[in-house]
Amino acid sequence: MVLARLILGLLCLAPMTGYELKKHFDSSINHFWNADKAQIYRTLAQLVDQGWATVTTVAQSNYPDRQEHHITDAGREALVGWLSNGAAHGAERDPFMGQVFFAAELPREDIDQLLVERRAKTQAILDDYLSQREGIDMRAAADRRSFLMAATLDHAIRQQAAELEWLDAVLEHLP
Amino acid sequence: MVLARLILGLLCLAPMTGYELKKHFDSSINHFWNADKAQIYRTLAQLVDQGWATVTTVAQSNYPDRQEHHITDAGREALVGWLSNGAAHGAERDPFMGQVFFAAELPREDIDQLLVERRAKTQAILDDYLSQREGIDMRAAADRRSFLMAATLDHAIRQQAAELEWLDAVLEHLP
DNA sequence: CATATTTAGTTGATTTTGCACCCACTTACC
DNA sequence: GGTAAGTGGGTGCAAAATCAACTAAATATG
Repeated sequence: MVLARLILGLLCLAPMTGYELKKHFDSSINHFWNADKAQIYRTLAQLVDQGWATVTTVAQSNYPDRQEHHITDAGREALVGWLSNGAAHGAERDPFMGQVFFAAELPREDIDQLLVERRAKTQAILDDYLSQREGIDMRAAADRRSFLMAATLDHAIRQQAAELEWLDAVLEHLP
Repeated sequence: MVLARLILGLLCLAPMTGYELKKHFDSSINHFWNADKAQIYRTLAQLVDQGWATVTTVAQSNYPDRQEHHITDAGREALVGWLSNGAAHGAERDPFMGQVFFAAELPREDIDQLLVERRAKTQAILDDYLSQREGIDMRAAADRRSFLMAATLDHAIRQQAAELEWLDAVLEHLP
C-alpha cells in the first residue's frame, strides 16, 4: 500500500500523531497525494500491528494525549525496500480528461464552459503551488533531502503549467 | 462513479460487450484511465439495473454469445449530466513522487537509479502515445468529437514530455 | 501435435477509499 | 458570553477497486 509507505516516510522525519500526519498530507504532500483522516488512523494501526511503528502516549497539560508514532528499524527497512524498487508507473487517472473525451455530447457553449472552469481551477492550484514554492528556503535546498522534496513540488508546478498551456490550445483550436 | 460514466460514454459511441469495453480502456482510453475487467462487468450490470443500459444477447457462429450493451435515453441523460458539472479536480495521486519525496533515505547511486529507471519508463510511454497519435487521421480531427478525443492524447503527451524535462533537471541538479 | 492466444464472461475474497458521524476539551474571535 | 475553530482520536458502513482463479470453445503459432 502506498499510503503506508508515505506515512513511514513522514515518521522517518519525526515521530508524529495521526493528526499531525493529516496536516502534513494537506500541506506538504498535497501536490502528489491526499489521504482521508480515517484511513490514516487505520493505516497507523496496521503499521503498529506489523511492527513497523510503535506508539507512545504523551500526556499534555491542556490538549488531549498525543499518540506519538515512532518508526521502527523494520519500518525503515520496509520504506527503503519500497524506495529501491521502481514501482509500476500505472494508474494516471483523470476524470476531467474523461469529460473532455466525451464532451462532444454537449453543446458547444457547454464545452467551452467546461474548459474555462477547469482553466480557472488549474490556475488557482498553480498559484497555490507557486506560493508554497516561495516559502522554501533555497539555501536549505542544497541538502539532498530538501532538494528532493522541493523537486516534487516543482514537478507539480510543471504539470499544472503544462495543463494550462494545453487548455489554452484546446480552447483556441476547438472546431 | 467515474467508471460508469466512461462506460456510458463508450456505449454512446457504439453498443458493445464488456470484452470490447476492456479493449477500449486498454487502447484508446489508457492515457487517462484504466479499469479492471471484473469491475467493468460489474459496472455494466449496475448500469442495466439502473436502466442506463440494456443488454441483448447476440449469438455468433464460432465464438461465445455477445452480451451487447446499449445505452438508453436515461443513460445518455446521466452522461450529459456528468459532463456538464465541472467535477472536483482532486486526487492527483502519484506514488513515484512519493518515492522521490523520501528518496533521501537511499544512497546516492540508488536515487540516480530510481530516476533513470523512471526516465526510461516515461520515455517508453511517451513513445507509445506518440505512435498512437500518428495513427490519428488529421482530417477527421476537423470534427469536434475526434478533435476532443485526440486532445486528451495530446494532454498525456504534454504531461509525459514535461515529466521527462523535469527528470532531466532533477538528475542534473541533484546535490 | 501441442501450446499459446483470442473471444467472452463470471465468481469470490480482500483491500482501499470516501463519507459521515461521534467524543472531549481548549482557545480564539466577535 | 456565545460560537466557531483547533487539537486529538476514533467508529461504522458502503462503494469502489484489485487480484486471482475458472469456464469453454476456436484459432493461431511453433
